[in-house]
Amino acid sequence: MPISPLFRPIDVAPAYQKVADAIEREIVNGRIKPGDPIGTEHDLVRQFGVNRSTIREGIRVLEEGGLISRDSSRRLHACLPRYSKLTSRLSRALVLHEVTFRELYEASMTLEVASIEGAVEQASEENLAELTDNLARSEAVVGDPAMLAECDAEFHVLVAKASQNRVLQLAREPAAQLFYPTTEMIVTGVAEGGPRLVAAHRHLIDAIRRRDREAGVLWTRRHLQDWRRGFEKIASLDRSVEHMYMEHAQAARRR
Amino acid sequence: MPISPLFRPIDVAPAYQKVADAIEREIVNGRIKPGDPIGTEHDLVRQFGVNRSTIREGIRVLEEGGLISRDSSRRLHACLPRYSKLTSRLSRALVLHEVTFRELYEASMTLEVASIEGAVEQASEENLAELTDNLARSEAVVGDPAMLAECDAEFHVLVAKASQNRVLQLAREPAAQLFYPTTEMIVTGVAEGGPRLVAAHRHLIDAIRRRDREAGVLWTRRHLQDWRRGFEKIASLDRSVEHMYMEHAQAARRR
DNA sequence: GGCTCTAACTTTGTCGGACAAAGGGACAGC
DNA sequence: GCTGTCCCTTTGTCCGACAAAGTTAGAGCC
Repeated sequence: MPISPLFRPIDVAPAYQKVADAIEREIVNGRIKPGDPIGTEHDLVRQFGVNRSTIREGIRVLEEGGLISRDSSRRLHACLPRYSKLTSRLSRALVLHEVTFRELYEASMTLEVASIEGAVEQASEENLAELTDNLARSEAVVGDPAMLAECDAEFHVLVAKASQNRVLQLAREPAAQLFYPTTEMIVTGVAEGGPRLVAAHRHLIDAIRRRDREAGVLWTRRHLQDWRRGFEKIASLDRSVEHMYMEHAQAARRR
Repeated sequence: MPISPLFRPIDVAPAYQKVADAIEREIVNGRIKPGDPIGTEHDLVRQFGVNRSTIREGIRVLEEGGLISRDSSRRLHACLPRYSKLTSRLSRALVLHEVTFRELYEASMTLEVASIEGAVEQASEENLAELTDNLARSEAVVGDPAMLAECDAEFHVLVAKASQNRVLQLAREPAAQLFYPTTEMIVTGVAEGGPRLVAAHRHLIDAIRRRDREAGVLWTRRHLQDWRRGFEKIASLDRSVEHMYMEHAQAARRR
């Protein structure tokens, strides 16, 4: 016969973790709003009654989670976690789990098609202006694989943004970040690559402007299939995402 | 006229950040493999030539990022970042950005349909066994909204797992984690809710077993539309995800 | 020999204090 | 009004210390 539950399990966690949890709670509960100052380390020492080293460890945890950050003068304040910072963690995890390019490709096919569908339906004039601006810049650097790959990555971020669906924006990020380095390789290796990429973007913008869902989906598929064909000239889709690609993501995260 | 770039920007970062970066690099480069011991704090003090407090701050950063963790005896070792830990951070971000349930619903429609399509194509016997087991447990707790909601969340994780696509598994997690608490509310509020949910699961397993893609997609759509109808009896789809839901995700993360 | 129990030893979590460098603010001087 | 200087605060880092928990090694017992 089980004994009656007289006691609750007691919460035994290191002090720095409790500090981090306490501050996190205040932020997610909304009592501390993004932008609000957290106070100096010394303030926190007084409030929590623990040593400054302990406070600092707690702060590192929150900082890494993107919940708080330090402004130009290194003062602490709460902030809205930036997707790109968090999703780069996920990209890193995908690399370490050695996912294959096939998984990346298939998931992206779904996510990018959903993005364009949302964009066709929801894009504002401002979204279109951003996309058009991106297209112009892409055309200017069509001969420079590195720059073009960067433009391509930005283009798809803008399409997702135009869908006005932030969940979707976030969901596609981890995979997209791993695509980016390969795009450069492909554009370098395939002569037709650059112009075809830019042409696809042009058709996509056109589809969004005309609210033509079919065309949007069609050109997104083609665009991704182009990537796939280019990639398969270099390597097998069943190869796992290489460690070296992480360096790109790592550099991007620091920005 | 711009001056010629004689100097590279110098890398000025706090020591604890450099420590974290150095260890991270070794892990993502594969020189330290998941499971490998990192050494004691004292070892790191010797290797990096900085104070233990500094080392500890660096360790916190990596620990929070899921790259290293402490085993039962609190010794440090590299590890494969667990998706659930990372995605709960994304869920938190979505809450703070006040995304709406409509965004959640529309993104999930895409992601869950993609999951079932993958599952229909790729599911192994083991995946089916897990799903069947989950169904049995769901039927046993159909009267208990909290338990049933938990089973429902697990069911969809298992479907995504059956797709054998880890990118997709990861992409759907943040949205799924925010769904979970609402499922409980809906099952509580709608009399038919529990049985309909279990019935949908049964049809989905059946579709996977028969490799019937159409049926899988159809029942996934219905299942989500059920959720939507139930939700709209309680609140508007355009309401933002409430702060209170975070408490579930927070509790889940600690597990 | 294999087992248990105990006594060092190690490691972590926390503490207190310390100091240099950088930033912010007030204040005088132009 | 702008600039330069001095002072105070804050952060990043260091040092040394100690209790608690875990590890290891060895003594003692079967």
